Parts: sequence; C-alpha cells; structure tokens
Amino acid sequence: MNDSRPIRAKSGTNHEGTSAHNRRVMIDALRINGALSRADLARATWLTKQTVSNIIVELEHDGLVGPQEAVRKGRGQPSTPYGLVPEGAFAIGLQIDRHVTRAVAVDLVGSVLVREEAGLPPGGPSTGTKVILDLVAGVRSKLAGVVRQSEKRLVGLGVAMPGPFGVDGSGDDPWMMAAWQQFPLLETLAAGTGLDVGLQNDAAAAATAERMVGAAHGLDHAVCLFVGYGIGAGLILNGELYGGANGNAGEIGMALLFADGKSTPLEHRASLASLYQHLSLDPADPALHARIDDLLSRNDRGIQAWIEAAAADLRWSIHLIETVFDPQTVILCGSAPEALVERLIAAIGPLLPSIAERRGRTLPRLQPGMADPWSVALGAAAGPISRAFDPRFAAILKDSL
Amino acid sequence: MNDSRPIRAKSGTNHEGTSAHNRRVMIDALRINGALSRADLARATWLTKQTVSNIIVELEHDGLVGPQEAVRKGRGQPSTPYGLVPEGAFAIGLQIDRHVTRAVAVDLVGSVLVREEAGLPPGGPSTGTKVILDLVAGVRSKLAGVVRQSEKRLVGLGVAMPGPFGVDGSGDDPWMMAAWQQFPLLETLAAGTGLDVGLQNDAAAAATAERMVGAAHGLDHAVCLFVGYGIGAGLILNGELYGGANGNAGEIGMALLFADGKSTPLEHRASLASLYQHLSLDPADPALHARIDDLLSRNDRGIQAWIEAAAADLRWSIHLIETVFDPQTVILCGSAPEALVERLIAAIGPLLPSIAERRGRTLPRLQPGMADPWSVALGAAAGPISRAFDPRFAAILKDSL
DNA sequence: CTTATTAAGTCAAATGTATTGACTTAATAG
DNA sequence: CTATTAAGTCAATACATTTGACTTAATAAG
Repeated sequence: MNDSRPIRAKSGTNHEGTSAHNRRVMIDALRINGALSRADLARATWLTKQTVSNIIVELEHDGLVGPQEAVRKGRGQPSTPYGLVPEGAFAIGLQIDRHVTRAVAVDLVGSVLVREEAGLPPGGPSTGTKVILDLVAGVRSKLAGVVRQSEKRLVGLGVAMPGPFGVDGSGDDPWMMAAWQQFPLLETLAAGTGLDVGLQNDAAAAATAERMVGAAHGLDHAVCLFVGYGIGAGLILNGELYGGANGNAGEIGMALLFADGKSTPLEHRASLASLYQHLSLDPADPALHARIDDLLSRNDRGIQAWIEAAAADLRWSIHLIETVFDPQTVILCGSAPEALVERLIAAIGPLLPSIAERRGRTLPRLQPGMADPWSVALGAAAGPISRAFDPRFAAILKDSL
Repeated sequence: MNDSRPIRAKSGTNHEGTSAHNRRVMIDALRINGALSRADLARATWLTKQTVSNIIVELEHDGLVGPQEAVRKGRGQPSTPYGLVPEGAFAIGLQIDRHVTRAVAVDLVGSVLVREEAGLPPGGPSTGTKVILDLVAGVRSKLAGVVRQSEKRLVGLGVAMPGPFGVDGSGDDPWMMAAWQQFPLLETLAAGTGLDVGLQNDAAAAATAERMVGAAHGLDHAVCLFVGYGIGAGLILNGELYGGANGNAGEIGMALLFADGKSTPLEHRASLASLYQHLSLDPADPALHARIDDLLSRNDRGIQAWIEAAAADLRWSIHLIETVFDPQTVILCGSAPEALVERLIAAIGPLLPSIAERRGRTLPRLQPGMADPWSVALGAAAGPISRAFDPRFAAILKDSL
C-alpha cells in the first residue's frame, strides 16, 4: 500500500513571489538603462505608477536605489530619476585556479573595490583551505575598511573554479584539481565564512561578469567563449545563466574533435595549457603574461603558429555555438593577456557561414570580452549579486524560500 | 533633447500572473504524476490546501480536471484524486513538409483524435495554401464530429516545418521550402482559421511531443535529436522549449563537419535526404517507408553502409550535445521508419565518453523516441497546449496579456 | 501675463489571491 | 469504543497591485 514514489511538481507562488519579482525587474531595468523616473519604469515594466512608487520607496529604504536631481523634459512635472546605489550590496568573488587563488569584493553595479591574490601551494584542499579562507577574510576586512556597514550588505560568496563537476574519471587532468572536486568545498567555505556560497565553473563566471558589466550587458541570449587554462563556454539563455542538469553545460573543453583520424579534446588544442606546452612555458611562472606579451610584440613564430591553429579551432567552435544556441552574439574572453585575445580574434575572422547571418543584425557575431586575470573572480562575485537581484523564474517560486 | 532610445526592461507581474502560474503548476503536476489529491498537490507545490482547493474548483469548472473515486489509504479521511480531463482542451497540429502536409487534432493529454494528410503540390504557397487550409478545416470538422464543443476548447494551431527561419541564403535547399520562408504563413493561417497560430521547426516540435507524451515526459533538461529529411535538435532547457534569440537554436543540420580537409554540413551526411541520395530513392515515393523497411529486413548492403556512416556522425553529435547542454538524457527520434531508428541506435552505441558519465545516473544517456510519420504533427499540436497550460516564466508576466 | 495643456507623482479605497486557524468529515489503530 | 490521523472546508485576514481622482509643476499658446 506504500505507493510513495515521490510526487514531482513545480513550486507555486504567492504575493511575496510577485513582489520579489517586481523588485528584481526594477533593479534590472535600472541596471540596463541607467537611472529612470518612476513613470518610465511603470511604462517599461507594465506596472502602474503607484506600484512602482511603492516598490521604489522600499528599495530606497533598503539602500538599493536613490534619487537623482529632477529632470525637466518638456511639459509636465519634472521627473525624478532613480538609480542604483553602488553601495547597496556587495559580494565576494573567489577564483580557485591551479597555482593561484584570487578574491575580490564588488558592489551592486559590479565595480571591484578590493582585490587580493595568493599563491596556492600544491597539496590540494588540505593546505589550500586555510590560504583561501585567509584570503577571503582579508578581502572582507579590507572592504569593511573602505565602506561602512559592508558586512550587513554582503549577499554572498561566489566561487569559480575549473569544471566539470561531479563527472566520472575527470582525473586525467595532471594537476590535482581532482582533489578539490572531491572536497566538500562549499560546506567548508560556508562554515568558515558564514556566508551563502555558490559555485560556478570559470566560463560561467566570465559570462556572469560580461552580463553585469561587459559585452553581454542587457542581452538575454549570449555565449561567452572563455579561453583560460582550459576552455569553456558560459551560457546566457533567456536572460539567465544556464547550467544544464548538473551545472556542467558549456564545458566544451572536453568536446572531441576529429582530425586525421584521431580524436582530441578541444582543450588540448585551444587553451592556454596548450599554449604553454607548445612554447614550453611554465604555467606557474609569475611573469607569464609579460612573457607572452613580449612574444606577441616580437611576432614570435612559435606563438604565431599556435594562434593560427587555435584560431581555426575557435572559428569552428564559434560556428557550432551559433548553430546550436542561436545567440544574439558570441563573446570571446579569457584569463589571458588582452593582446593575445585580440590577436586570436583577428586570426579567427572571417567567421564561418552560419544561421547567425541574417538581415537586420545589429550586434557583431563575435565581440571581444574581458581579458583580465581578475575577470573570473569578478564573475564569481557577480554570481551572488545576480542571484539576489536579477529577475529569474526561480526567484518567484515559494520553494526559493 | 529627444533622448528617446527605447527603455528595455522585463515585464512585472501581479495577482493574475500568480494565479495563472499556480493553475499551470497544478496541471503540470497532474500531467507528470497522474491524478493527485488536493492534499498531495498542496504538499508538492508548496501551496496551502485551501489555495489548491480553490484552484481545483476553478479548473474543474473550466473542464480541465475532474475528480476520481475516493481512495482510502490508512487513517484519515479518504482522498479524492483529481486528474486531467482529456477533453478539456484541444489543439490542431500542422506539419508542412516537402511533399506532404499532415494535420492532427490532439487533446489535453496529447492523444491524437484525428489525423489527415494531403500531398503538397509543387509550386509553394501559391498552390499550397489552399491545400493546407482545407486540410486544417477537415481535421477541425472531424474533431467536432468526435467530441462536442471542441471548437470552444481549441487553444490554437501549431505549425511545424523545416527551419531555419529568417536566415540569409538558406536557398541552397534545392527544394522550394525557401518560398515558404518568404511567405507570411502565420498571418495567412491565422486569418484563414481564426486560431492563434504558432510556429516551430520540426525538431522542436518533436521535442515538444516527447515532453508531453514521450521519453522526455516530466524532464526539465532533455535534447531530442531529430532525424528527418534534415536533422535538428529540439531543446528542452529548464522545462521549456528553448528557441534561442531567433527561434533557430538547435538547427544543427547546418553544422559544418571537417574531415579529410573538407567541410560538410551534418545534414548532408546524417539525414534521410542523404539516405535517399545514397540509395537513389525517390523522396516523393509514397511507399518509401515500406521500401526502407524492406531493405532493412534484407540487410541490404547499401543501407547498412549508410547506417554505419550516419551512426558515426550521430555518435559524435550526441557527444557534442552532452558536452554543450549537459542534459538529463538525449532522445533520438525522427520521421523515419521505427526500424531504421532502432538500427541507428544500435549502430551508435557505445557512446563516446563525455561529462554525461557520472555516478548516480538514473536515465540512459541515449533513449529512443518516437519514430512515426505523425510525431511532428503531434508535436506541432503539443505546442499550443504547452503554451497554454505548462508553467513558463513568460506566462507570469503582464506583457503576456 | 494668463490660461490651457501635459506629464509626474500621490492618496485612499477597492480588488484579487493566497494564507491562517479553527472546524468538520471520515477513515484506521488499538 | 475511543483516540488518532489525515483530507478537506469555512470565514476572516493579510498582502500586493490596481483604480480613479487629485496635486504638483513644468511648458506652450494666446
């Protein structure tokens, strides 16, 4: 008689969900358009003037938005634009990479206020956890020194590290990131910091950053192709980061290419790891970026050869991304020297034909994104901000508390 | 002073949006789990018993759900399960293919009640429009003969045809589907039928069908690889069909493969069109499927060779889909003879390694889906049903009326 | 300079949904 | 036979948006 297979259903919603959504819509509108009057917000969101006024009062009370000077524009009472208050919220972003870990503190509009990095000793979580917790604590206290009350307005800690997560036999990475995969990182960090902790792979983090302050700002369908030690794609679909069933969507580094009868993961051909190997560079060298910049400026043959080979693979990856996702634009970014990304983009063009070729395009098919060692940490921090303030289906539902 | 670049913002929501969502959640829960008591619904949806009762009263009044016999299960008052009423809603689905057009009428639970097909004369829309409108009218009147009041409960007309839509230079298809692309089909059909009309490519339609009554039932992350005259992928992401920025997401037929230094669209190698060409079959032959079944049963060498070549490309496509989307499962379906799909699946296995290999998998990585000439028309009809009754973010918003 | 017009924004009452807590109904366990 | 458990209802309440009238403050027109 115990017929208890669990019942699967989506969550319902109620007034609080409605209100939460409308607040997020306001914040989103101000983020995309800059400061807006309440009348403009009402028109844009389909809500009534009264509702908008009520919500703005609340948001102002919460310190998230503030009025600017009244604007006269033609007849009628001047409007009072409201804009986001950068100090309205903060988040900590943490990047855990192979040899280094970086932490940043960002505010509501995505400005980086504090940044710190530390070398990550080999040995995995056993030795690394303390380094990381100290780094986060350091950034936090520095932030508290820069702005008062920052602790109260801290919405969470976002972590970015190379994926994929939870996959069998991902131990073929010679580096010991595998050890981190086993380790209960989120729980440890949550316990050690008292913050809400979220996890993304680094391509997803890069995409989150591009959406908040970069080339994907205001876009609902964009793919960030991220060239780092590995390679991955961060997916913005329907205005939200898409993670797939297990958070591993976009992990294209493991995609197998077939050429000359052999199969190779994309990662082995188009990633900084492959560049380092190609040029016999030491990934742990602190002057790595300077060294690469030097090679680029000297038009070194070795790096040029790598760029051309990688560009061919990237050209095809972009073609596939366009074909599969039909995005508004593709953004090429990376934790690589900016000059390298520029050279890659130059070498990639012209793009392969695809469904992205359509009349009335306004955005370029391929755009450069951030190429900055700190962009992943920024994206990691953007995660909690986005989760707390961007309109999302899940935020309406009762089971999101 | 005219600073009027348009303001971009997402729509807000209100009580009606809440209510609409909760109704959809109920219907969805009953679709996935079968009949449920109001108490079960309340627990599963996080709503209160009272709210669920109120909504069920409304849905029953609207003829969408109905009570079943009370069930005693242990102590306490017996529960009254409510289930979907199949006759609660209907939709017409229309498939426009190269040589043929098919129309079906389906009910709320996805049962096909009426089906009719007609040959599509060459000449494109100028001659085809009348054939199509007659076919739809025929199905509609047959439906009215089978169930009373069907017209009142008709939620729309869903159209499926080969994509992609609105792309430059899609005229390299020798067949004249291009002419259909230019034609204002939706407007013509809306005017000619008085129904709401929606459009999908045929892979998306197949995915919609699989989600309503097939292998993707109850799944929120699934990809349907659809082998038809062309090849495409229908994407179920976050429980909704994903169309991309322009409705062309998943149009992988145009994906270029590189082998032997040449590039070929996937469609030229793994699609029925390629099979027909390989075997010199006439795509317009009405006995095509029987002929293929015959070749299969005779283990014909030519078809065997095609199967092995196509399977290699499909194996790699599935690998790529798993890598990029991280779905719960991949479904292989098609408007091909069922035996052919079975043989393809057999020839595809074993799958390439990918991030889909993880501990705790419950679903197979690859599953067979519908292989039925009518599945696209069914999916076309499932479109309006899904749009009307499935929980979706857009359905909450004010700008969805 | 005066008046009409336009637009932003507020006020107070009304509306629509979900929630709350007490209550009723109806079964089984002991 | 009684206690217990669970489904479901009733009536009042809470919460967020909406409505329509009103106020404020500017420019345009005569």
